Amino acid sequence: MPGHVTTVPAMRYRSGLETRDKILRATRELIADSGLEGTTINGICGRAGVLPGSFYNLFDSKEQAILTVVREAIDAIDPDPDKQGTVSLEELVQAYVRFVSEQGDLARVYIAMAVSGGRNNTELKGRVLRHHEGRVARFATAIARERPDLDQSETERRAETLVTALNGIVLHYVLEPTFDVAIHAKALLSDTMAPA
Amino acid sequence: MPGHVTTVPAMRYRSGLETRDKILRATRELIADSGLEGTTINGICGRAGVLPGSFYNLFDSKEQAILTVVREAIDAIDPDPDKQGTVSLEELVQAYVRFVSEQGDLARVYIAMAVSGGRNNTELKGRVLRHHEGRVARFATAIARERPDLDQSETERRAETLVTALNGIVLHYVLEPTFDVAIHAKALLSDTMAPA
DNA sequence: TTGTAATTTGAGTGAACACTCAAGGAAAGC
DNA sequence: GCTTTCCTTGAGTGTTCACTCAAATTACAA
Repeated sequence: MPGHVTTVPAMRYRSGLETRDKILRATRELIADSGLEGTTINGICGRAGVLPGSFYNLFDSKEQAILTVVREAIDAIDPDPDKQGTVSLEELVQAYVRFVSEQGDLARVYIAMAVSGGRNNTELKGRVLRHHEGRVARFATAIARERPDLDQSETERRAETLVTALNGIVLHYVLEPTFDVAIHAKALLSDTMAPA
Repeated sequence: MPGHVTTVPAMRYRSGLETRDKILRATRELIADSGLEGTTINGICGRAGVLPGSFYNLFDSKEQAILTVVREAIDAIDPDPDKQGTVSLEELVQAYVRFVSEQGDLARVYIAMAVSGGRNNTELKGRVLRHHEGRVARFATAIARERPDLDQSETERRAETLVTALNGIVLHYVLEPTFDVAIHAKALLSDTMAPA
C-alpha cells in the first residue's frame, strides 16, 4: 500500500513549502506539454530548479506528485461544489469553458489523465471514473430541473452525451489551441436542451 | 531525415513477411492497452515471440513500426475513400461506430494518437492534423448535401462539432468498454441535422 | 547562541530503454 | 548442391529512468 503512510518530513520550514510549490508547478507544466508518461523526475527537477534528493525529501514518489496535480485539475473543473443542486446547465458548461481557457495547463492535465486514464495505475483509474460519474450526475440534475418533461433515462443519456462530447471538444483544443471551444460548447448545450 | 531511405532488406522470404505481421499485430495490441509511450521494443518483441535483432532486421526504428500501425488506424476509419462525395452523414457516423466496435484495437490506437498527437513528433502531429481536416471536410460535404439551407460557415461549424464530439464519445468508450457508443453517436447525429 | 530538525547537495544504484552487430542457420534461384 | 541473400540469434552498447543516501547546510525555537 504505497502512499498510505507518508515517509516525508513534516515540512515545517518555509523553504520546504516553497520548494514544494515549485515542484508542483513544474509537474503541472510538464504534464501539460509532455503528457503523463513524458513527465520525468529529471524534467520536473530541472524545470523547478531543484535536485532529485530535494524532490524525494518532499514526495514519496513521482506518482505522488502527479496525483497531487491531477487532483488539482479535477477540483478546478467544477464550480461551487457546495451548491450541488442549484447550478444551471449553462453555468456548468460555461464553467468548463472558462476552466479550459483560463487554466490551460490544468485542462491539458485533465485530458492527459482522462486519456491515459491510469492504464496500469488503478488508483488513478478509479479516481478518473468516479469523477466522471459525479460529473454526469451533476449535469443530469441540472437537465432534470430545466426539462422535467424528460424521463430519467433520457435525462441521463443527454447528460452523458454532453459530458463526453465536451471532452472531445477540449481534446481537440489541446491539439489545436486556435480551436474555439466556446462556440462548439454552446452548440452542444443548445442541442442538449432541444425539445425532441 | 530518418525514415527517408530504408536500410532494411527487401523481405523476399515468406518467414520475413510472417514476422513482420506478428510484429505489427503485437505493436497494435500493445499501443491499444499500454498507450503510445508505454509501447517498448521489449514489449513488442516479447508479445510477438521475436528477438530485438529480428525486429531491427525488418524495421528501421520503433517509431517506424508505430507509424505503420497508426496509418492502419487512420485508413480503417473512413468508408469508401474513393466515393468522396456520395456518402451520407449517417453512413459516415455509422462507419465510425462500426470501426470502434469491430476493431477495438485500432480504435484505441486512433485515440492514443489523437491524444498524444505527436507531442514531440512532428511527423505524427502533421499526420493527425491533416487527417482531422480531411475528416471535417468530408463531414461538411455530407451535411451540405443534406442541408443546403445552411450557410457554409454554419455547415463547417456543425461538422467540426460533430467530429470532435464523436471523438469524445469514443475517448470515453476506450476508458469504459461498456459505454454504448452507438446510442450517443446517434444522438449527436440527429442534433447535427436539427433545423435551428 | 546553541541545539535540533528540516532541507539541500550531488554522486551513485540497478533496471529498463532503444538500438547494434558478428556469427550461424534457412530459404530461394541456379 | 552451390551460392547468395535473407533471416534469426543473443550478447552487448550507451543512455535515461526512478530512486537512494551520507554528508553538508540552513532555518527555526529556546
